[in-house]
Amino acid sequence: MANGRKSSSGRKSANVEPAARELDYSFLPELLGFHIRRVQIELWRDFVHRLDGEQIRSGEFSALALIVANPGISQIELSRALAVDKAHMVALLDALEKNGWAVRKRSVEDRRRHGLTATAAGRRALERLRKAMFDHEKKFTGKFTAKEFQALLLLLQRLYLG
Amino acid sequence: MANGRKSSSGRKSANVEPAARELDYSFLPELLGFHIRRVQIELWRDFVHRLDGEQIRSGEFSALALIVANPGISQIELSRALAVDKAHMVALLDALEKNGWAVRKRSVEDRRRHGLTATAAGRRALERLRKAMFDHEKKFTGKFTAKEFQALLLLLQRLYLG
DNA sequence: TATTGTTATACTCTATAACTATA
DNA sequence: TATAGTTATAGAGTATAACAATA
Repeated sequence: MANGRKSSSGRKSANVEPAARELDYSFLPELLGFHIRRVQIELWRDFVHRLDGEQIRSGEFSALALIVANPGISQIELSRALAVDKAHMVALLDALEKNGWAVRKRSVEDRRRHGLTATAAGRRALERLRKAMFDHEKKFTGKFTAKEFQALLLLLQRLYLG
Repeated sequence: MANGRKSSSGRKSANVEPAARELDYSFLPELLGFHIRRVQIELWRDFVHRLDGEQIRSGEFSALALIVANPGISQIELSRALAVDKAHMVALLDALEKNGWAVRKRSVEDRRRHGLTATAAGRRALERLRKAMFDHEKKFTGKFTAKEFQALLLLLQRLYLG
């Protein structure tokens, strides 16, 4: 077991130091979802505090990065690349447009599609945010060697690819 | 890089097969948060579909497991163990009580505290849900050898412990 | 003064269904 | 018929602040 706590055995001590007592985590440490959730919470909290004041949410950051790297990408392509519903992209794009970081342009080949491109301000913002993001992640990735980190990413990828 | 796509180079092909075109993920695959989020989404979707109809949410499941393993645990201890705010535990406990799975009992030693205990129905529900949960996770953990899975859990733990 | 539980509010992320305009 | 984008609604998770009862 990853988290070696399995005591149980009818603990009945008076509640003298309740906050500090050793808890029995039962089978929770054997669940992948338990650990993923904990990591996600820590990442989320650090992200919020470090990027406080920035007009960006994590989903918008990913979208902006993909738009900059793939000029003309459509909303549906973006939603597939990020594995979210196309409905979710609408408000997300609204926010990026409101910040002046990206623009929708109706495609001339297929008038149903919006070709998305980043503005110069959007590219500048992404560069600034990219640095802040890696700085934020350093707090976590700094706990690993490069080799360990690569191993972790490959294991994680296997969980959602194929 | 974990996800070996880095093309760019002025793609300008007419939008013939837009949904299938190779995307440039830029630096996103180098971000831990990107992979954690993708895994979390996949786990979440499978959890929702497999446990559809069950009167349980993932947070309630974890709480119930801890209550069964630690009879008399208080809400504040529970919130610390699960790394969420104590305010969040109120509605969560309300739901468990409404299901008849757990009860709050005012502590006699410290009348501010609620000692939490599971009912017989709560213990039965947990046993049933535990099986469903491991069955759900099997879809993901089945991609690994036991050794790989242990390695993954240890790497994840390092991210939120200490 | 500090802690436990509570209430209230707000924001983020995701899901689903139905609609429009285009193909 | 199918697709791209939109609108609307809902549920789940988290954060924060303030309060009452109790220590």
